[in-house]
Amino acid sequence: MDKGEISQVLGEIATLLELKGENPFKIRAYQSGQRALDLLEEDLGTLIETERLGSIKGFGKALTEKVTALYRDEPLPFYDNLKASVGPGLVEMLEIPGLGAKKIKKLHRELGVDSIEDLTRVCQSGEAAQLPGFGPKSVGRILSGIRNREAYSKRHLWWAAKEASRPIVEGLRALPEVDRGKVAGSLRRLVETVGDLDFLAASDRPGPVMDWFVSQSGVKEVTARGGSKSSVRFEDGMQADLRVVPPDQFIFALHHFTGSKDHNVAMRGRALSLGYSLSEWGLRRDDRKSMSVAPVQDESDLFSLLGLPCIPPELREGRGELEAAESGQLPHLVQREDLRGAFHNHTHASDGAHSLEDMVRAAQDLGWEYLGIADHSKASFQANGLNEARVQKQIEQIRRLNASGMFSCHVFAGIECDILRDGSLDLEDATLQMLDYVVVSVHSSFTLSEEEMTRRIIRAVEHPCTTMLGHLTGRLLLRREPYAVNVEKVIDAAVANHVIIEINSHPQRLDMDWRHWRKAAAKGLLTSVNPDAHSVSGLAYVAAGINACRKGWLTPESVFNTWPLPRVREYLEG
DNA sequence: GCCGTTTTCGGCCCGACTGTTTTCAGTCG
Repeated sequence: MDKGEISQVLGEIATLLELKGENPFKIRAYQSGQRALDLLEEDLGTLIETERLGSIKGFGKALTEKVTALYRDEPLPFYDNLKASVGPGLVEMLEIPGLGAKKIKKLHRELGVDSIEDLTRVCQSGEAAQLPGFGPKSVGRILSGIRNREAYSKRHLWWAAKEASRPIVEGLRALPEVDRGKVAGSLRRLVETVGDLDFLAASDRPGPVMDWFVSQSGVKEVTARGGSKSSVRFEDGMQADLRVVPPDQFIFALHHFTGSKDHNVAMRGRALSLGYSLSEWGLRRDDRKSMSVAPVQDESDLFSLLGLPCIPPELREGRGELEAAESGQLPHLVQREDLRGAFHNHTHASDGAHSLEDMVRAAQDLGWEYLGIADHSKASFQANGLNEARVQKQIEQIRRLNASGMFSCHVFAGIECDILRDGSLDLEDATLQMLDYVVVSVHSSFTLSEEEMTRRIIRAVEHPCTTMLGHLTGRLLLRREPYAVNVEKVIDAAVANHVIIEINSHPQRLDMDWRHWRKAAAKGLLTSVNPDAHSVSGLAYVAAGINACRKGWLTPESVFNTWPLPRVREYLEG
């Protein structure tokens, strides 16, 4: 097994022990072993060969033996027995918000619940509500958790879908029978979550292409295998379709299967008004005699036949993009290369994995001019948040680093300050004033009413030290719904107080949602594409944030961290 | 299960919130 697989096994062991009601500290030992393994700088194989794994913090006798056995693919009865003694249904139930190991254990012991189906049944029959510790509210919460889970399980994060699609696209393009290969659908439109993966290939010989597709590694089931379309389901539950079309139809099919539906409706309407008929097969005159009016090489040819400039896939949502294209008002969308830095990044001072220097080096390697450090504040105790004294120490450390000239990348000293329940901030004003900038975020009391939550956040936005608002709605895509908050009112308050609203670029957040940005930017609202990086690799999440910007029609001018250093400095000092 | 030691056991990250209770257990961050 490689390091990544072993890390997963350690995490799985921790979960299984939890469900067995084991000593919580033993569980934590496996979790910290997993973390230590992930952060290992030296090669795992070398450490095992030279018998030095046990000297690394987090690996005692037991974990060293188990990791070694896994690495050498030797049997590990402890793990096998553990898996056998806890049903997979119980592990699944942990995904339901409000259900932890203890409640699951109780349901299993008292009512024999072994699966989500059982759970639904005992919740609906009223049996669950009879158990001590369970009442009507918790049962209602469990049932709504199950419903969400069903809806969620059909979709995947864009980030994961992109990773899964890459080898398939590359493989398709490498086939001798294939002229062109591309992803289509919501993945191509850069939507934050994706249902099925849609692939499209141009070829005159679809047979071998289909054969190759359905025999991909990881394919669990072939749900369709036809002459022009095949569908498969992968082991992880992701579904993928491949369509193979003749080369001269490729662009029309690509446009059609990229969608969205609303965009396609608008495009077909426009074609009709110009005397054409547009479909996935081609563009033809209304007299139905000629198929393609002109050969098209790429999508811009297609748009140009309809008298339009090329509309990028991410704007094709039927939200006024045709009108904008027609009047020459398509935005000059911000790109990944426009970024010159990022704010809202964590170090190991709070719950990040890497040191200040590591983070700055990584930012510099990305070619960035500046990096903002915003560790948690003290109310986020579980994240080892900083109190006033530790903030001051970190500011001094950052000032020294800047003065040392060790890096060309400038470091801004910031904080991710908790917004307390009443909307006040978690640190003394005197401390906040010493910082270069302040990100304010909600990390607690998610269940306030919309009115209270809106008032709370607006109070924080109005604080004179606030520079940016972090993850506005607290949503975790496919996992947790946003908390109730009036987004319009917060946007207006942010504009009035010259506060930036971040696009938290963690692939599971992408918050504030892109659907609000076009209007918000028109009101003068600025954003910052913030990776919320908890390690050096987390800086890469800005790519997902840029997707959200582009879907929100944003130009570089509206994105604070595309600004050059002197201008950023001036803004933060002003 | 790990760690550290005033060295082989005792402590390990804690507090808020919720829903269930009637003084607290479980979950979450």
